[in-house]
Amino acid sequence: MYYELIMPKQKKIEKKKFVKKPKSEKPKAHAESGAAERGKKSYALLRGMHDILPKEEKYWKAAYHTAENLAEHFQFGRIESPLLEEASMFVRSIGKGTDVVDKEMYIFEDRDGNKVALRPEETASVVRAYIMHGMWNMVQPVKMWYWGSMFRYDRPQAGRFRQFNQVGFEILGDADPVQDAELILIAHNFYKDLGLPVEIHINSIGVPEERQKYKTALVEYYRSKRSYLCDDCKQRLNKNPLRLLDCKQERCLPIKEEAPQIIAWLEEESKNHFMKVLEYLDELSVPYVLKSTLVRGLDYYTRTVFEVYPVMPEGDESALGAQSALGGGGRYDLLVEEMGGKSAPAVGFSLGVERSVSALKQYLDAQQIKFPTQQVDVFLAQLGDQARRRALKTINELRTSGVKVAYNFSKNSLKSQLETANNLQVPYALILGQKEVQDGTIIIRDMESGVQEIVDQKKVEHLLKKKLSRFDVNAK
RNA sequence: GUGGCCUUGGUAUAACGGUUAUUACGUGAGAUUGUGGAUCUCGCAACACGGGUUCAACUCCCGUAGGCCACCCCA
Repeated sequence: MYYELIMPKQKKIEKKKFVKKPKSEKPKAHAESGAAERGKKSYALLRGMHDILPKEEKYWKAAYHTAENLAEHFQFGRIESPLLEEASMFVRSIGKGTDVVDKEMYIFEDRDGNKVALRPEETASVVRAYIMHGMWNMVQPVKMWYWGSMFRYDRPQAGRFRQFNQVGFEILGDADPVQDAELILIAHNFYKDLGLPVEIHINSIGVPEERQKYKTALVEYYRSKRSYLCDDCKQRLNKNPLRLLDCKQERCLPIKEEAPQIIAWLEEESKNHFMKVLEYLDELSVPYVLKSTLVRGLDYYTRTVFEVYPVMPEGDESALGAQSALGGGGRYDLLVEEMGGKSAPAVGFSLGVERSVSALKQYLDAQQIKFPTQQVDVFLAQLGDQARRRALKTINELRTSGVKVAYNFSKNSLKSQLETANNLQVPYALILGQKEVQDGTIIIRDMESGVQEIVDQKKVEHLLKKKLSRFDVNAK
């Protein structure tokens, strides 16, 4: 009998004999089914990598179009920079000692032994391009936007990947606070247009001299409370004092509240700049929240810094968990010079696309709003060989005239084809069978009412468009 | 980089140290071979990988990989 083969003893012997025991040893009804049985390795993704599947497309498309649209309205030109650049460029721009550089960069040697890195962010590249292509000779400011993948060798978590996408806007060559405000407006509009309510957190971290003085004061203050601090904060006190401000430990909270605020250390000029930014935002009715504890992780920021957070409905925790910031940015007046260019002020921001999409989905779910799906205009069902040949032609003709046609040539019965049409929720179906091919006609079926009419194939295109346009108007 | 939880068809799940691993969604075929949304029938499809304990492991133990969560940090 068959199962005798798997009697214990037998199995044990086989196991010892073959170190790599084939899985199919267990008699299975369909031994040829899984990848392992087929003797092929199946692959898993590298840690922190993810596919963005077709079902996500509508959100991604919407996000991209929204950004593109804003870029057009505010006259930003799209820049696409390489994914791979000299590693030292990022070290210089983002700063040694920052986590992004010290522990999160994908850095390796290419075949010539050059140290290269996958970009962890794109601002550095934009600045590099600005310098390299002599853009200071253009009319200032130069406004650029980008959309693309960034890489950080970080421990993955909800809302955090090793390869992720950012959309960013940068304005180079203008120090006016109105530019800061314009950018914040764009960030705000991006979410407004997408349909996700957000909150802008804003602060000013001054220029390096001011920041240095503030740091000293902050350290002095925290030193006096050292024994009450959490372990992390004790570390931060020496390593990165500004980060003391975003400690979430309960024991540090009261200390944090009493801590000196950076605003008080700003000189006249920085203070004015900040006030102006806020005034413009008021003028533009962009709501914002002042956060005296907001500092950012990259070294190059000066003065204005801001972050964007989703506003979820009451009682709904953000699905992004602790990674709730959708994006952020700020002014970086010294970076161009730091990177070897002629000194030029600049301001910019970047938003996480994955985080934005996931927050948007969560928000829509909570509000029970359905995101519009890509609509197909009509489904073409065919019956028989001749009809199928004719159908291909018809599909192409309709496509040329701008009608979106769905079809399924791998299904032959009219029944299952109409079923597919139904699932796609198309308003109309075209039916093309042997008889119709012969007569030079085609059936138009109204999927809602089930009413059908037989029309001349030559008139289909015109008739269909007429029906569809009426449908469009009705929908609005 | 540190710590905790986790891994069963494409998705969501059930169960058990021992015959053929449950169910739903999905998907395919069909229920008078030219008409969808309902119902029914029959298919498809999984124990992450490797090692150990055991007569016997999907189940217990260890390792690896991956996921999730928190910290760190950030988009």
